Order: sequence, then C-alpha cells, then structure tokens
Amino acid sequence: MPGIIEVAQLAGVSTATVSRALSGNGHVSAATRDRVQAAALELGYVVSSNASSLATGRTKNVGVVIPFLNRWFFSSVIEGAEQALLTHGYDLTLYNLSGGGDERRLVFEHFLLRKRVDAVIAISLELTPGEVGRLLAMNKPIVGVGGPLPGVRTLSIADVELGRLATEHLLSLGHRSIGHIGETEESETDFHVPTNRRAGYESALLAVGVPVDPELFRSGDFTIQGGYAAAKQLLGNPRKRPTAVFAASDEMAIGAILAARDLGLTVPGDVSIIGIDDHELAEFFGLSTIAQFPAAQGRLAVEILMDQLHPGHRDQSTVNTPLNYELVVRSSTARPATPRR
Amino acid sequence: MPGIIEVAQLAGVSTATVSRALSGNGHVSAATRDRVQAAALELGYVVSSNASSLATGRTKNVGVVIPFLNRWFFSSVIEGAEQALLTHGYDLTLYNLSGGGDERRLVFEHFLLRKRVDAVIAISLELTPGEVGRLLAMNKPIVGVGGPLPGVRTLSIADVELGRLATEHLLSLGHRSIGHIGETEESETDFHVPTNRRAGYESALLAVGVPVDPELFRSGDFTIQGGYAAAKQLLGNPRKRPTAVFAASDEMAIGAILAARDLGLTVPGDVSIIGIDDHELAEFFGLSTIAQFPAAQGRLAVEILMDQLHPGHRDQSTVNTPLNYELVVRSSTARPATPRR
DNA sequence: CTGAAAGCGCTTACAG
DNA sequence: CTGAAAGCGCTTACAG
Repeated sequence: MPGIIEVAQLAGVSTATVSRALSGNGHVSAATRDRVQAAALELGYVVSSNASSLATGRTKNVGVVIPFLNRWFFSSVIEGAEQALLTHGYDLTLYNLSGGGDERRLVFEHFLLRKRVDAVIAISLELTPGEVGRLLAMNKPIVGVGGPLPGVRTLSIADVELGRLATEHLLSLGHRSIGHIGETEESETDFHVPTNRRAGYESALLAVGVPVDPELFRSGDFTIQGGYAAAKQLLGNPRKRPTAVFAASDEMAIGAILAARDLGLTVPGDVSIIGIDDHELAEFFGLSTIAQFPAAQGRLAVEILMDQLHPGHRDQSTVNTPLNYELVVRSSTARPATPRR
Repeated sequence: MPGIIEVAQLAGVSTATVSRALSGNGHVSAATRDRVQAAALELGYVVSSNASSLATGRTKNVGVVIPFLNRWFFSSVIEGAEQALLTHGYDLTLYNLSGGGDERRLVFEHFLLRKRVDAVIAISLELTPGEVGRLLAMNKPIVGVGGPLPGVRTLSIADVELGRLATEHLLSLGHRSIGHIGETEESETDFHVPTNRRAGYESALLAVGVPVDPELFRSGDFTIQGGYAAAKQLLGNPRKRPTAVFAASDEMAIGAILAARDLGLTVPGDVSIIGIDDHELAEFFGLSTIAQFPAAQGRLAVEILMDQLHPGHRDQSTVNTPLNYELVVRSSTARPATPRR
C-alpha cells in the first residue's frame, strides 16, 4: 500500500504539501495540487484514517446507538442517518442494544470511549446523566432522537400531541366510543412513548366531555401480533364494542385491522382504525395514521451533528427541536355507521 | 482524558508495561498487572483505538456492506453479526447501499480502503473481481454471505434446493397445479435469488412429470404488496386457478394469503401457500415456509472472519459453506380439496 | 519481568 | 506557496 511518502516522491514535493493538497487544508498552488492529485490517483493512494485521526483528533466517524434494529421505525432512522453521513464523508458505527444484558454498559463505558467516534447519535434512548457526562467530558457532541435530554441537543416527537391528534380525528368523524391499544408502563421504552400517546388520547376525549373508559384500553407489544391480540379482546367484546380504535403504532393498527376482519367486521364500516408512524405497509392497508418520517429524523440528526462538529453552528439556541408529523387520512377511518351523539 | 503516560506514572511503571498489562500481550508479573489495572480504573483510562491501530495495524472494526437495511432479512443478518462482533470486542461499521447511485463505488473505492476496517462482510452482494482484488491487496479478509464468490470465503444458501423443497412439499400433499410468485430477471439482486428459487420450483415439477406452465408464474417485488398484487392475478384467474402457490419470500407469501382472503378464498382450504424465510410474521399468519435463520448467518460470518483474523484457522479448506435451512410446516398448506391426479 | 526508544502514517504550527 | 520537524498515543522488538 502506497503511503504519503510515495505520493510526495512521485509528485516531487514534501509530505506536508501532499497532505495539504489532498485535504484542502492550507494553501497549495493549483499546479502543485494537480500534480499531487495525479500522483495519488496513479498510486491508488488512500489516506490512513487512523494516522489522520491520531494527528488531528478527528475520526470522521459517528456512533449510532439504538435499542432495536429490526423494526421499521429504527431501521428507517438508521437508513436516513447513514445516507446523510456518507454524504459528509463520515462513517457510521452501529451499536444495537437489542441483545439486552450488559450491552448498554459495555457500549457506553468501553466502545464509545475509545476515541473512535467524533460524536454520538442516540435514538430513543433516555441517556443517564452518567452516560451523557462521560461523552461530554471527552468532547463528543451528542444528538438525541426521541425525547428531550438535559444538556443534549435533541429532536423529539410530541407524542402526547400525536395521540391527541389521532383521537381528535376519530372524534371529529363522530365517534364517541373509541378504544385504545397501547403498551403497559412496565414494558415501556425509554421515552414513555406509549404512555404519552395514551395521555394524548385521554386528553382529547376529556376535552370534548367523553369520559375515559378503562375497559376500552388494551395493551400489547408494538407489533402486528400484539395489536391483533389486543384488538381481538377489544372488538370481540359483545357488550361494549368501540366504533373506533386508536392504536399507538401502525404495526399494532395493522394487527387491529386483521383482527377486525377475522371477526367479520369491516373497516371502516363497523370500526374505524388509526395508527401512528406511516409504516411502509400503511398505504397497502389503507391505514389512516399520523406520519412521523423516521428517515428524515435520521438525516436531521446528522445535520445537527455536523453543525456542532464544524464551525459556524447555526441555531445553537434551539436545544430541543420538535419533529414534524402529519395526519394522513386513508380508508380505515370514516363516520360511524350509527352515530351516537 | 488520561493517556497511557498518566497511568504509567500512577502505577510507577513504564508505558510499555502498561500496554502489556492492559492488552495481555507479553508477560507482566501479577502484582504489576494488578497495580496497572487499578491505576487505569482509577483514572478512567481507555486506550485510544486510533493510536493502537496505527501502531499495530489492526483496528478491531469490521465493515459490513448490505444492499438494503430496511428489510427483515437484512436487518436480522446485521443484528446477528453485530452481537457476535461486540462479543469479540469488535465494532461494526455499516455501509448500506440502498441509496443507489454512486454509493457502491464510493464505499468500495474510498471508505473501505481507508484502513479503518480489518475485514469486510458483504451480504447478498456479488462482488466484482475489482472490488475483491482491492480489498485482498490490502490484506483485508472478506466473508461473503449469499452465494459463492471466487477467491472469497462464503456462506451460501442453496436457493435452487430451497425452491425445490418448497415445491416438493406442495407436490407431496397432492397438488399438481402450483403457481409461483417470484421476481423477473431484470429486477434481480446480485445472486439471482429469485431465478434460482424459480429453477428449483421448475425442476421439482419436472421431476414428477408436471409440465411447467408459464401462466402460473407471476412476478412482483419481494414485499407484501408485491406478493399481494401477483397473487391477485394468479388466484383471480377464473379459468386456471392453481390449488397451491409457492412464493419466493415470506413477505410475498403473506401478501398472497391476504390476496386469497380478499378473493374469498380460504387458506389452505382453497389454496395452499408456502414461502421462504421464516419471517417474524410467518408464525402469526400460520405460514408454512423454509426457514433460513438470518441472524445465525450473521453470527456465522463473524466466526469465520475471526478465524481468518486470528491465528489457528480451523477449516480454511472449506471455501464455501452451505447454510442450514429447514422446512417449517404450519397451517397454510394442506391437501387440495379436490385432488387432481 | 521490565524499560528506553523507535516507529506506525499522518498533520500542522513555525519558518521562510 | 512550501518544507523540516515535532507530535498525535500507542506497541513492540531489542536489551537487560
């Protein structure tokens, strides 16, 4: 493998000049730059990132930590982040915590501290003060996605608001008996996503004077299977079947649609169903939902990081940036067949 | 951040000894080792991976290149690989090519050559001789997953055999009119997965004297939507509706199940359906399938890499390791209602 | 078992 | 605009 010395010899300059010509840092005459670039190309020279990192202190690599990889939402965020990083010439080193156990500690106390990454993006993880502190002490900027984090630039989704909006959509169609499928507090993820969405649901109900009926809440995990099982309970109840269901995620909502079908109910004829996410399958199922653009979240997280990593920070003032969301009405929601009012 | 010098001072030894004590390379007395470890712990010392890599030439990082991230199969492989790498103290740097365009060239001609990774795992990518050559010239071991690659250790799935097995299962139940949903050659991935599975389907048919009927083949992409659309065509045909369908992936098979339901057909009463993968939703849909254990594939790829990276290579002889697969019979396949024989 | 010192391959003030 | 040289923080023959 040719090193910088070979390039310098071939181009007839010093290694310092090669470094300057190739990196763009410092002035080099156009003629010299051309000669150096030609030499580098001819030899197939590629800078050693370790040597470069050691000398500059910057690695052009960012660590991304996520709780799960194998879920549409998370892999979409990663995909968005990866593309944006590549564009900036950065690598993405992935730390997936889904194995559970000691992984989180290992990642935060060992892997992330080896000076291999310039910065960290933490997705849907409520970092502890210790985790944040260690990283910040090493001068590693952090961007959190999913919720606010003291001392950290974050992107967060207004989960309470999303739950409220989804419920309001159902209310505005005339539904008054609205079930909710979420998750119980115990099995919750870091940012209390299900709890917040449920709070939004309840506040929307209360706002129009509809009492919250605990019997209309069912829990299940954030999967199609989980939504299916919960919806079967909810919609199979002969005494109190809601005319609409708000599921805390699209995957649960899809499970609910399948459960309704299996019960012989039509959607939205017998029951309206709405989710949150705008999952890749939402359109296929005609699912009304609140879109939350995970790939864009990943990209945005990278842009914010770049602002911190490179001079000329723009809006350093905004510590917590709210994320966009949008109600997407498809064919799974409609007026109730027998409006009760 | 404390460096090796501070640790050496605190422990009252040279930096050489600190290095040996902490890395385990070279002899150090037990007493000294304890003192060094205590000092490192007290200072919160973590070795700089860049400095270490520069000195040793090894990075403890492997690059994983994949064509898509946002698909169950691929994210499962990554998940398996990531866990195995973490166990060995390695990082995983992810290169996702799904953005298309120039990414592949960029990754192979720039990112992967910066000496940042010790090795690369290429998933479902038919590397070109140039891509393989450049990596091997830099002494980077490669493990390919998905198919054979000249000059590279690979793990591959016998796609023709899988197609044959799935079809044989249907034949053995008594089906003779068996449709197939795959992908057209044009839109194929690197290893001709759909073509091979289709070849297996055809050979199984021919082996029992059932002629291959081109009208019973429909193409669609490897998604639920794609399978749904293709199955609608196949099962909606009033003149020639097959009694069974073999879909080239579970996602397509699930789409086919939903299509059958929408046509008022029962599965497996009116039509049997089988897929390939053992997708996380397969059990939920009662889908019979050929399981192919992607997480295990990721783990195995890592083990093979470790063998190459560290002395004591075991089975260097086996260049191409065939992967396990297994027929899983659930409730989507049964004897045809009106056996034709 | 342990230390002094060279070397890994770059980058960047410091001069000129 | 360009070069000589120090330095980034480790590791590892080479001695002892």
